[in-house]
Amino acid sequence: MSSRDETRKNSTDRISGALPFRFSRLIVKLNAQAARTLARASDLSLNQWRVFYLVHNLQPVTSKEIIELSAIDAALVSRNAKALIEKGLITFVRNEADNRERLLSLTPAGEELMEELEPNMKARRSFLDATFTEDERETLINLILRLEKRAGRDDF
Amino acid sequence: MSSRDETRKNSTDRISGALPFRFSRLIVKLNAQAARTLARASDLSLNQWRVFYLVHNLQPVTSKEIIELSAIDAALVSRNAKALIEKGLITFVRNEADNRERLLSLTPAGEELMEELEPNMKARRSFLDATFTEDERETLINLILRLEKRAGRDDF
DNA sequence: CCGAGTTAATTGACATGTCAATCAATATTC
DNA sequence: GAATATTGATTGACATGTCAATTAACTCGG
Repeated sequence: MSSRDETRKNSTDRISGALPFRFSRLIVKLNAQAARTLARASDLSLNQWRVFYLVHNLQPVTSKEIIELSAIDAALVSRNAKALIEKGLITFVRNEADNRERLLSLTPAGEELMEELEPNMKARRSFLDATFTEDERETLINLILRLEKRAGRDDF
Repeated sequence: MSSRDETRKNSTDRISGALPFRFSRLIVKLNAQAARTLARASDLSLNQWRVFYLVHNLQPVTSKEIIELSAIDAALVSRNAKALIEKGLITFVRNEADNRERLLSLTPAGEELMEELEPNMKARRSFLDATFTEDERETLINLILRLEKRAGRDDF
Protein backbone atom coordinates (compact mmCIF):
# COMPACT_ATOMS: atom_id res chain seq x y z
CA MET A 1 0.00 0.00 0.00
CA SER A 2 1.34 3.44 -0.92
CA SER A 3 1.98 5.96 1.82
CA ARG A 4 -0.77 8.11 0.35
CA ASP A 5 -3.23 5.26 0.67
CA GLU A 6 -2.15 4.71 4.23
CA THR A 7 -2.69 8.32 5.08
CA ARG A 8 -6.14 8.09 3.59
CA LYS A 9 -6.88 4.90 5.48
CA ASN A 10 -5.82 6.59 8.70
CA SER A 11 -8.15 9.51 7.98
CA THR A 12 -11.02 7.20 7.21
CA ASP A 13 -10.46 5.24 10.41
CA ARG A 14 -10.27 8.37 12.49
CA ILE A 15 -13.50 9.74 11.03
CA SER A 16 -15.25 6.38 11.35
CA GLY A 17 -14.32 6.21 15.00
CA ALA A 18 -15.93 9.53 15.92
CA LEU A 19 -19.14 9.10 17.85
CA PRO A 20 -21.24 11.70 16.02
CA PHE A 21 -20.20 10.15 12.73
CA ARG A 22 -21.10 6.63 13.80
CA PHE A 23 -24.50 7.69 15.09
CA SER A 24 -25.21 9.73 12.02
CA ARG A 25 -24.62 6.69 9.79
CA LEU A 26 -26.60 4.42 12.08
CA ILE A 27 -29.63 6.67 12.15
CA VAL A 28 -29.70 7.01 8.37
CA LYS A 29 -29.93 3.25 8.10
CA LEU A 30 -32.41 2.80 10.94
CA ASN A 31 -34.69 5.45 9.46
CA ALA A 32 -34.50 4.01 5.98
CA GLN A 33 -35.31 0.55 7.29
CA ALA A 34 -38.27 1.78 9.32
CA ALA A 35 -39.57 3.80 6.38
CA ARG A 36 -39.41 0.72 4.14
CA THR A 37 -41.26 -1.47 6.62
CA LEU A 38 -43.84 1.24 7.00
CA ALA A 39 -44.27 1.82 3.28
CA ARG A 40 -45.06 -1.84 2.67
CA ALA A 41 -48.25 -1.70 4.72
CA SER A 42 -49.33 1.94 4.94
CA ASP A 43 -48.83 5.42 3.59
CA LEU A 44 -47.52 6.80 6.87
CA SER A 45 -44.30 8.76 7.03
CA LEU A 46 -41.83 7.91 9.76
CA ASN A 47 -42.80 10.83 11.96
CA GLN A 48 -46.46 10.16 11.40
CA TRP A 49 -45.82 6.63 12.62
CA ARG A 50 -43.94 7.91 15.66
CA VAL A 51 -46.78 10.16 16.69
CA PHE A 52 -49.35 7.48 15.86
CA TYR A 53 -47.48 4.92 17.96
CA LEU A 54 -47.11 7.23 20.93
CA VAL A 55 -50.78 8.16 20.83
CA HIS A 56 -51.62 4.47 20.65
CA ASN A 57 -49.56 3.66 23.71
CA LEU A 58 -50.39 6.65 25.84
CA GLN A 59 -53.90 7.62 24.84
CA PRO A 60 -55.45 9.88 25.87
CA VAL A 61 -52.32 12.00 25.53
CA THR A 62 -51.43 15.64 24.87
CA SER A 63 -49.01 16.97 22.26
CA LYS A 64 -46.89 18.25 25.09
CA GLU A 65 -46.35 14.78 26.53
CA ILE A 66 -45.43 13.45 23.11
CA ILE A 67 -42.97 16.29 22.60
CA GLU A 68 -41.29 15.74 25.95
CA LEU A 69 -41.04 12.02 25.62
CA SER A 70 -39.88 11.88 22.01
CA ALA A 71 -37.93 15.12 21.65
CA ILE A 72 -39.69 15.61 18.32
CA ASP A 73 -40.11 19.30 17.48
CA ALA A 74 -43.44 20.78 18.59
CA ALA A 75 -44.33 21.98 15.09
CA LEU A 76 -43.71 18.51 13.71
CA VAL A 77 -45.91 16.86 16.31
CA SER A 78 -48.63 19.37 15.55
CA ARG A 79 -48.45 18.87 11.77
CA ASN A 80 -48.14 15.12 11.90
CA ALA A 81 -51.04 14.88 14.34
CA LYS A 82 -53.02 17.03 11.92
CA ALA A 83 -52.18 14.65 9.07
CA LEU A 84 -53.26 11.66 11.16
CA ILE A 85 -56.52 13.39 12.01
CA GLU A 86 -57.13 14.09 8.32
CA LYS A 87 -56.51 10.43 7.55
CA GLY A 88 -59.12 9.59 10.17
CA LEU A 89 -56.67 7.65 12.35
CA ILE A 90 -56.74 9.78 15.50
CA THR A 91 -59.07 12.33 17.10
CA PHE A 92 -58.95 14.66 20.03
CA VAL A 93 -61.17 16.13 22.72
CA ARG A 94 -60.34 19.25 24.66
CA ASN A 95 -59.27 18.68 28.22
CA GLU A 96 -62.07 19.96 30.47
CA ALA A 97 -59.58 20.82 33.16
CA ASP A 98 -57.37 22.86 30.82
CA ASN A 99 -58.85 24.02 27.57
CA ARG A 100 -55.49 24.61 25.97
CA GLU A 101 -54.76 20.92 25.89
CA ARG A 102 -56.06 18.49 23.33
CA LEU A 103 -56.26 14.88 24.36
CA LEU A 104 -55.35 12.69 21.43
CA SER A 105 -56.52 9.12 20.94
CA LEU A 106 -56.99 6.57 18.16
CA THR A 107 -60.20 6.25 16.19
CA PRO A 108 -61.56 2.74 15.45
CA ALA A 109 -59.97 3.04 12.01
CA GLY A 110 -56.73 3.98 13.76
CA GLU A 111 -56.92 0.95 16.04
CA GLU A 112 -57.50 -1.23 13.04
CA LEU A 113 -54.50 0.10 11.13
CA MET A 114 -52.37 -0.20 14.25
CA GLU A 115 -53.28 -3.88 14.58
CA GLU A 116 -52.23 -4.38 10.99
CA LEU A 117 -49.03 -2.40 11.20
CA GLU A 118 -47.68 -3.05 14.67
CA PRO A 119 -46.81 -6.74 14.15
CA ASN A 120 -44.45 -5.77 11.33
CA MET A 121 -42.90 -2.94 13.30
CA LYS A 122 -42.60 -5.15 16.34
CA ALA A 123 -40.93 -7.86 14.28
CA ARG A 124 -38.41 -5.30 13.13
CA ARG A 125 -37.68 -4.16 16.68
CA SER A 126 -37.23 -7.77 17.73
CA PHE A 127 -34.91 -8.33 14.80
CA LEU A 128 -32.82 -5.38 15.93
CA ASP A 129 -32.92 -6.52 19.55
CA ALA A 130 -31.66 -9.92 18.47
CA THR A 131 -28.38 -8.24 17.56
CA PHE A 132 -27.52 -8.40 21.23
CA THR A 133 -27.58 -10.57 24.29
CA GLU A 134 -29.79 -9.25 27.06
CA ASP A 135 -26.72 -7.95 28.87
CA GLU A 136 -25.34 -6.22 25.82
CA ARG A 137 -28.66 -4.59 25.14
CA GLU A 138 -28.81 -3.25 28.68
CA THR A 139 -25.25 -1.98 28.43
CA LEU A 140 -26.02 -0.24 25.17
CA ILE A 141 -29.15 1.48 26.48
CA ASN A 142 -27.19 2.64 29.48
CA LEU A 143 -24.31 4.06 27.49
CA ILE A 144 -26.75 5.86 25.19
CA LEU A 145 -28.61 7.39 28.11
CA ARG A 146 -25.36 8.75 29.48
CA LEU A 147 -24.39 10.14 26.11
CA GLU A 148 -27.81 11.68 25.64
CA LYS A 149 -27.39 13.61 28.85
CA ARG A 150 -24.14 15.11 27.59
CA ALA A 151 -25.62 15.77 24.17
CA GLY A 152 -28.16 17.99 25.91
CA ARG A 153 -25.48 20.35 27.22
CA ASP A 154 -25.66 23.58 25.30
CA ASP A 155 -22.20 24.97 26.05
CA PHE A 156 -20.57 22.88 23.36
CA MET B 1 -50.08 5.93 42.41
CA SER B 2 -53.36 5.09 40.66
CA SER B 3 -53.53 2.00 38.50
CA ARG B 4 -54.07 4.23 35.48
CA ASP B 5 -50.83 6.09 36.24
CA GLU B 6 -49.04 2.79 36.60
CA THR B 7 -50.31 1.62 33.25
CA ARG B 8 -49.06 4.82 31.72
CA LYS B 9 -45.71 4.50 33.41
CA ASN B 10 -45.39 0.98 32.05
CA SER B 11 -46.16 2.21 28.55
CA THR B 12 -43.65 4.99 28.86
CA ASP B 13 -40.96 2.62 30.07
CA ARG B 14 -41.64 0.16 27.30
CA ILE B 15 -41.44 2.86 24.65
CA SER B 16 -38.31 4.36 26.20
CA GLY B 17 -36.60 1.00 26.14
CA ALA B 18 -37.05 0.47 22.41
CA LEU B 19 -33.83 0.89 20.48
CA PRO B 20 -35.20 2.96 17.58
CA PHE B 21 -36.82 5.29 20.07
CA ARG B 22 -33.63 5.76 22.10
CA PHE B 23 -31.55 6.46 19.02
CA SER B 24 -34.10 8.84 17.62
CA ARG B 25 -33.99 10.91 20.81
CA LEU B 26 -30.22 10.76 20.98
CA ILE B 27 -29.74 11.93 17.43
CA VAL B 28 -32.08 14.89 17.88
CA LYS B 29 -29.94 16.06 20.77
CA LEU B 30 -26.61 15.36 19.10
CA ASN B 31 -27.69 17.24 15.98
CA ALA B 32 -28.98 20.20 17.93
CA GLN B 33 -25.76 20.41 19.91
CA ALA B 34 -23.59 20.23 16.80
CA ALA B 35 -25.71 22.84 15.04
CA ARG B 36 -25.34 25.19 18.03
CA THR B 37 -21.58 24.78 18.18
CA LEU B 38 -21.42 25.35 14.46
CA ALA B 39 -23.67 28.40 14.49
CA ARG B 40 -21.45 30.15 17.04
CA ALA B 41 -18.52 30.34 14.64
CA SER B 42 -19.86 29.97 11.11
CA ASP B 43 -22.94 29.97 8.95
CA LEU B 44 -22.58 26.33 7.96
CA SER B 45 -25.47 23.93 8.26
CA LEU B 46 -24.81 20.55 9.82
CA ASN B 47 -24.66 18.72 6.51
CA GLN B 48 -22.47 21.40 5.02
CA TRP B 49 -20.12 20.85 7.91
CA ARG B 50 -20.18 17.08 7.39
CA VAL B 51 -19.24 17.42 3.74
CA PHE B 52 -16.70 20.12 4.53
CA TYR B 53 -15.08 17.98 7.21
CA LEU B 54 -14.90 14.90 5.01
CA VAL B 55 -13.37 16.87 2.14
CA HIS B 56 -10.87 18.32 4.59
CA ASN B 57 -9.81 14.90 5.81
CA LEU B 58 -9.84 13.02 2.54
CA GLN B 59 -8.95 15.60 -0.06
CA PRO B 60 -8.79 15.16 -2.95
CA VAL B 61 -11.99 13.18 -2.72
CA THR B 62 -14.98 12.40 -4.93
CA SER B 63 -18.65 12.77 -4.05
CA LYS B 64 -18.97 9.04 -4.37
CA GLU B 65 -16.45 8.37 -1.62
CA ILE B 66 -18.19 10.84 0.65
CA ILE B 67 -21.54 9.22 -0.04
CA GLU B 68 -20.25 5.73 0.69
CA LEU B 69 -18.43 6.69 3.84
CA SER B 70 -21.11 8.90 5.35
CA ALA B 71 -24.33 7.33 4.01
CA ILE B 72 -25.51 10.87 3.28
CA ASP B 73 -27.89 10.96 0.31
CA ALA B 74 -26.19 11.68 -3.04
CA ALA B 75 -28.40 14.68 -3.79
CA LEU B 76 -27.54 16.15 -0.40
CA VAL B 77 -23.83 15.73 -0.92
CA SER B 78 -24.15 17.36 -4.32
CA ARG B 79 -26.16 20.32 -3.04
CA ASN B 80 -24.08 20.88 0.06
CA ALA B 81 -20.87 20.67 -1.94
CA LYS B 82 -22.36 23.23 -4.30
CA ALA B 83 -23.13 25.52 -1.37
CA LEU B 84 -19.57 25.14 -0.08
CA ILE B 85 -18.20 25.95 -3.52
CA GLU B 86 -20.39 29.06 -3.68
CA LYS B 87 -19.07 30.11 -0.28
CA GLY B 88 -15.56 29.74 -1.69
CA LEU B 89 -14.60 27.04 0.83
CA ILE B 90 -13.97 24.13 -1.52
CA THR B 91 -13.18 23.62 -5.21
CA PHE B 92 -12.89 20.72 -7.57
CA VAL B 93 -10.93 19.53 -10.57
CA ARG B 94 -12.09 16.84 -12.93
CA ASN B 95 -10.34 13.51 -12.59
CA GLU B 96 -8.20 13.02 -15.72
CA ALA B 97 -8.57 9.27 -15.47
CA ASP B 98 -12.37 9.42 -15.27
CA ASN B 99 -14.03 12.57 -16.41
CA ARG B 100 -17.25 11.83 -14.56
CA GLU B 101 -15.56 12.30 -11.22
CA ARG B 102 -14.87 15.61 -9.56
CA LEU B 103 -12.07 15.71 -7.05
CA LEU B 104 -13.01 18.00 -4.20
CA SER B 105 -10.56 19.86 -1.99
CA LEU B 106 -10.44 22.87 0.31
CA THR B 107 -9.55 26.35 -0.91
CA PRO B 108 -7.17 28.49 1.20
CA ALA B 109 -10.26 30.23 2.60
CA GLY B 110 -11.66 26.79 3.41
CA GLU B 111 -8.47 25.76 5.21
CA GLU B 112 -8.63 28.97 7.19
CA LEU B 113 -12.22 28.45 8.28
CA MET B 114 -11.47 24.84 9.12
CA GLU B 115 -8.64 25.94 11.42
CA GLU B 116 -11.03 28.28 13.15
CA LEU B 117 -13.89 25.83 13.42
CA GLU B 118 -12.27 22.48 14.04
CA PRO B 119 -10.96 23.21 17.56
CA ASN B 120 -14.52 23.86 18.74
CA MET B 121 -15.89 20.81 17.02
CA LYS B 122 -13.04 18.73 18.33
CA ALA B 123 -13.65 20.00 21.84
CA ARG B 124 -17.22 18.88 21.53
CA ARG B 125 -16.24 15.43 20.35
CA SER B 126 -13.80 15.16 23.24
CA PHE B 127 -16.50 16.24 25.63
CA LEU B 128 -18.76 13.50 24.29
CA ASP B 129 -15.93 10.96 24.40
CA ALA B 130 -15.33 11.86 28.03
CA THR B 131 -18.71 10.33 28.80
CA PHE B 132 -16.97 6.98 28.67
CA THR B 133 -13.90 5.11 29.73
CA GLU B 134 -11.76 3.88 26.85
CA ASP B 135 -13.24 0.39 27.26
CA GLU B 136 -16.80 1.62 27.33
CA ARG B 137 -16.23 3.69 24.24
CA GLU B 138 -14.86 0.70 22.40
CA THR B 139 -17.78 -1.44 23.52
CA LEU B 140 -20.23 1.20 22.35
CA ILE B 141 -18.66 1.57 18.91
CA ASN B 142 -18.70 -2.18 18.53
CA LEU B 143 -22.32 -2.57 19.51
CA ILE B 144 -23.31 0.21 17.13
CA LEU B 145 -21.42 -1.36 14.25
CA ARG B 146 -23.25 -4.61 14.79
CA LEU B 147 -26.59 -2.82 14.94
CA GLU B 148 -25.79 -0.83 11.82
CA LYS B 149 -25.27 -4.03 9.89
CA ARG B 150 -28.73 -5.24 10.85
CA ALA B 151 -30.26 -1.85 10.18
CA GLY B 152 -29.04 -2.24 6.62
CA ARG B 153 -31.16 -5.34 6.03
CA ASP B 154 -34.04 -4.45 3.78
CA ASP B 155 -36.38 -7.34 4.55
CA PHE B 156 -37.75 -5.69 7.67
C1' DC C 1 -60.38 40.57 39.49
C1' DC C 2 -56.96 42.44 36.15
C1' DG C 3 -52.96 42.71 33.69
C1' DA C 4 -48.17 40.75 33.14
C1' DG C 5 -46.18 36.53 32.51
C1' DT C 6 -46.37 31.62 31.22
C1' DT C 7 -47.83 27.66 28.79
C1' DA C 8 -50.00 24.47 25.02
C1' DA C 9 -50.57 24.35 20.54
C1' DT C 10 -50.69 26.08 15.85
C1' DT C 11 -49.22 28.64 11.80
C1' DG C 12 -46.37 31.20 8.16
C1' DA C 13 -42.23 31.79 5.90
C1' DC C 14 -38.49 29.62 4.77
C1' DA C 15 -34.68 26.03 4.65
C1' DT C 16 -33.58 21.52 3.94
C1' DG C 17 -34.19 16.86 2.50
C1' DT C 18 -36.00 13.13 -0.75
C1' DC C 19 -36.93 10.69 -4.89
C1' DA C 20 -37.18 10.09 -9.58
C1' DA C 21 -35.55 11.72 -13.85
C1' DT C 22 -31.71 13.31 -16.34
C1' DC C 23 -27.03 14.01 -18.30
C1' DA C 24 -22.53 12.91 -19.41
C1' DA C 25 -18.79 9.61 -19.24
C1' DT C 26 -17.29 5.05 -19.09
C1' DA C 27 -17.72 -0.09 -19.37
C1' DT C 28 -19.47 -4.10 -21.59
C1' DT C 29 -21.28 -7.11 -25.01
C1' DC C 30 -21.97 -8.66 -29.40
C1' DG D 1 -16.84 -0.31 -32.87
C1' DA D 2 -21.88 0.50 -32.40
C1' DA D 3 -25.44 -0.41 -29.29
C1' DT D 4 -26.63 -1.11 -24.56
C1' DA D 5 -25.91 -0.96 -19.78
C1' DT D 6 -23.83 1.06 -15.86
C1' DT D 7 -21.89 4.68 -13.10
C1' DG D 8 -20.94 9.44 -11.03
C1' DA D 9 -23.05 13.42 -10.41
C1' DT D 10 -26.65 16.89 -10.78
C1' DT D 11 -31.30 18.78 -11.04
C1' DG D 12 -36.54 19.55 -10.72
C1' DA D 13 -40.61 18.77 -8.35
C1' DC D 14 -42.18 17.94 -4.28
C1' DA D 15 -42.36 16.56 0.79
C1' DT D 16 -40.79 17.44 5.12
C1' DG D 17 -38.61 19.89 8.79
C1' DT D 18 -37.25 24.31 11.37
C1' DC D 19 -37.72 28.56 13.69
C1' DA D 20 -39.94 32.58 15.01
C1' DA D 21 -44.26 34.68 15.67
C1' DT D 22 -48.97 34.04 16.96
C1' DT D 23 -53.23 32.58 19.35
C1' DA D 24 -55.76 31.08 23.10
C1' DA D 25 -56.04 29.57 27.75
C1' DC D 26 -54.30 29.59 32.16
C1' DT D 27 -51.59 31.42 36.58
C1' DC D 28 -50.65 34.54 39.97
C1' DG D 29 -49.01 38.76 42.46
C1' DG D 30 -50.85 42.99 43.61
